[in-house]
Amino acid sequence: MRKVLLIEDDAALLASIVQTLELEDLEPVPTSSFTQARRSIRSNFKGVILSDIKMPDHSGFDVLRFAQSKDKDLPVILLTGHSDVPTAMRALREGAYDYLEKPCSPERLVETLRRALAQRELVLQNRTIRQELDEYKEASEFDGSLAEQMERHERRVIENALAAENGKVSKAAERLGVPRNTLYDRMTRINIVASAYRGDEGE
Amino acid sequence: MRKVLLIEDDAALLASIVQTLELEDLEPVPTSSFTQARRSIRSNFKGVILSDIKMPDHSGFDVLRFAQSKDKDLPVILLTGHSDVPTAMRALREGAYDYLEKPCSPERLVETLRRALAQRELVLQNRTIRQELDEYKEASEFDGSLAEQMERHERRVIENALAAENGKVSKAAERLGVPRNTLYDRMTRINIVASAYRGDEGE
DNA sequence: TTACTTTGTCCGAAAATTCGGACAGAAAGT
DNA sequence: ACTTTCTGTCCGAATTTTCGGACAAAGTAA
Repeated sequence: MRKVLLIEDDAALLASIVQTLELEDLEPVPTSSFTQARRSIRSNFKGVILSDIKMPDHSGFDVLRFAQSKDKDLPVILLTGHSDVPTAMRALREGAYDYLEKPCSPERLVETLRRALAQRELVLQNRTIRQELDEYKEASEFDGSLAEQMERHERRVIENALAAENGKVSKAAERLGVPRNTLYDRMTRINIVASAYRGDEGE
Repeated sequence: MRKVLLIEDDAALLASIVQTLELEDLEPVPTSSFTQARRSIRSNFKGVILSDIKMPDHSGFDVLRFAQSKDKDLPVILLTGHSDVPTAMRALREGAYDYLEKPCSPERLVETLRRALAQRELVLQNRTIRQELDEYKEASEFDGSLAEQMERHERRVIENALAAENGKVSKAAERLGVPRNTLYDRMTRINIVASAYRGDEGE
């Protein structure tokens, strides 16, 4: 989680920022316009955006809006002109993560980016965990008759064992502490075919 | 997630900050010393800490260290003297979330606090979700023989139904689509007593 | 009290499951 | 080609599970 998508039309400044970030072990992704940056901005971008506000063809607010449309929780940090408080306030109101006044010390820049990156990391972690949790929840529904619930679970257990043994029924039976024949019986009963779990061992 | 634990020995400044925060719909918890604040600082504190650095009896760094010992991810924002860059840098190195130079605009103050609070909220959410996930994972281990795994699941399903019906076996049996006698059989077999699920209905 | 429901337990016949053994065919090893 | 191992399927006897019925005891409502 170290990527920083840079959008800055002033080539000299851009280069300087790139250098600063590299020295700080961050991963700058330099671009010189919104158009150019656009394709990098997507929902699960593993980093944050640092954009100048005043640029020839597009404004930093365009970047901000676009980023938010792709991912509500993608931090955008805007570079404002010196002591342009109203613009800075507006940026925050519109959802920017933070702003930096343009002649900006490398320290402040990096500090701010690190905070944004930490925030981003948390957001992405959060999403991942939530997703995983949903999967678990779905897998353990308490619906239907006892028989149905037991069958669902039996299927999962057997499939799990089968998968772990690459579809070898005998091995799976051993692992499950059950005679091979019994496992075949059960599999037939709930319609599991062992071959479906074979063949893609190291894949 | 709006609490801000304030630690500031200058009563006038403290009052001013309190007022600023209240106007911004935050919840200041004003204290005038580390000693006084100490008992509020605990692991799942639902907010962040804003502390002056230079105070008569304790330093802001003491607060920082103490907070980190209680909760590694509890944001601490330190108020430094004007343009005391070395101290500010040190604060960040030691794990402060951010710093503010002492004559500080209410806007900057609130912006910074909001970011810290957002961060805090994410951290706490993250913990909650992780915990929940662990519970689910634990509940669906794929260990042991088929019989053991099935029995574990059967126990969970039955207990679940029983709990849902406040320990009424007949109702639970109906819900599980199984004759009452059968359910009794199973319960006896895996040693479940219905009465354990009764009595604490609305509790 | 009386009438009605629910609980927990026991029976026993019917039904389902287990599991060793056997076998043909496929796959792998020598 | 020969041997060994594994798969998938079928038997059938032994075992386990199901489930309706019955019953005493406890609980509830009128």
